[in-house]
Amino acid sequence: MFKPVKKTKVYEEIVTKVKEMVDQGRLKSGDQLPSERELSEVFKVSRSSVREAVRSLESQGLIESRQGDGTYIARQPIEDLVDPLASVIFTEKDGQMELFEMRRLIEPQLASLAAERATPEEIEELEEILNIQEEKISSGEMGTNVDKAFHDKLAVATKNAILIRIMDTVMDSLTESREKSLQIEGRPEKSLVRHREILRAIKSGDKELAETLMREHLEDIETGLFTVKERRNREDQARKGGDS
Amino acid sequence: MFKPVKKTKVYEEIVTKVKEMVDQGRLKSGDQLPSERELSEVFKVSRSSVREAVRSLESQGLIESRQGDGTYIARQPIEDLVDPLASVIFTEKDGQMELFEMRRLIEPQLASLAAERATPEEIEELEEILNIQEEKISSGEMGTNVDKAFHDKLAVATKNAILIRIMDTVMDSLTESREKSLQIEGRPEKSLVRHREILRAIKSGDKELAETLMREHLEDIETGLFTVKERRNREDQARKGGDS
DNA sequence: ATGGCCTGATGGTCAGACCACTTATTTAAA
DNA sequence: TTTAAATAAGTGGTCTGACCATCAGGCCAT
Repeated sequence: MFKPVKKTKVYEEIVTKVKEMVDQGRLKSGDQLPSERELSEVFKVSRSSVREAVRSLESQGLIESRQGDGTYIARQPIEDLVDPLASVIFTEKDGQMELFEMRRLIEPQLASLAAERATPEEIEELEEILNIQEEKISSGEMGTNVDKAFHDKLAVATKNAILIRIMDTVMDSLTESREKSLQIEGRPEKSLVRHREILRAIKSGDKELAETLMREHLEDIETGLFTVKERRNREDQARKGGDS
Repeated sequence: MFKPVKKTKVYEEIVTKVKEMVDQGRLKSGDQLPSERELSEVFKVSRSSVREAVRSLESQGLIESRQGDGTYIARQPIEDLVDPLASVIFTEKDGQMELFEMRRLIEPQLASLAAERATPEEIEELEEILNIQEEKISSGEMGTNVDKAFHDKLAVATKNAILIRIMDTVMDSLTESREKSLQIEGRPEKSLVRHREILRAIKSGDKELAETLMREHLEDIETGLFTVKERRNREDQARKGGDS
């Protein structure tokens, strides 16, 4: 049986269009959608169809209707924590440094938690990731994505959804910095060695060691990234104007 | 004015009723539902409302509509995997616990940073906040808002916009838990004492001490919040299903 | 049996109307 | 001037009744 023909239902098309708008960023979290009447006019469909689309999106948790008020793009709980970050990062110069500082705060603790909670399966996955990293390096690549994968997987091992989400965003936002860092002579190899050490500590359940190693690892990276001068400047500025 | 509170929307009622029927076994997997016209007659509602209910159930994957044929209960109602995670997390107790865990990770480090960077003005503000807290407690209040103010101000002292933002959101999300915690006999006083100690450490620039004191402070709070049993349960669950 | 063609029931869509609620503005009262 | 009540406009929520598109099943001529 060939199954050609499109039997796209009208309300499904609307659902798709709204989702696209959200993906494209034309509609952000918390934004108000046009009224049902407007939408029915714009899309040249009946209000009933618009409503069915709304019901569908609503039960998918993407939007939220309030009688007498309007329909809004739902605010994803975790997004509330993460989105503000993204905006800060791209608008401000200090963003990268602040982000990295945050990473320095969180990630050693995160490694510690991972040492406590990682399952054998997860440890296996981590080892696999490091093997891939080794291959990449051998073939001359830097393996930035693999680097991200390792740190992300570490977050997953904590079983804390919030930490996972935050680390994912932070690592995304730091892609530039990571590339910059890994371009330094000998860094990719050094990075792999560090990862191996950390994983060994996690494997043996040594929380303190995992924490310490991760801290040193991040300090290594940071040293390559920001010069001492940049850091001092930043701290001096901070000391002057400290409120909003 | 008394309000009988009948906010339930018609289509939601229908969704509920259908779900009940499925739960009760009156509708099995694969069964055909009554036609939309029938349902609208039985429930004494318009067909539009029935349709909206159908759309909702459909996008939840519980039913399946085929034009010209009918509407059927979907097979394999495996609903445990996709949605619940992200959406429910923050309302459930697990969410609060994860949030608090994050606080436990970040805030000691944050106190350490504050000890390093807090300006004299900020320390003064912190002292002022604690004085207000003392007044509140003396007059029998718990001072939940003051508690938040202290921790927020600590974040401000780090001069890191991202940390400030995150702490603000986290503390907002944890309002409930904080109130619950401060209702415990003697907690408000104990909390004030801890805050004073922490502030003293910050004032003297003792990073390690500030970090340690904050850690202990949070452990105190947590002990009152979650029972050991709850924590064990969570960790056990996490150990079972650890991927996506 | 096979294929095509009615027929009836079902879901899909539409237009227009009215209700219930929220919000902001205006108006009246203090 | 400040505050509270009344109003108006806009929104989602519901209803009615109609028509279209599709499918399942029965019917009949092949």
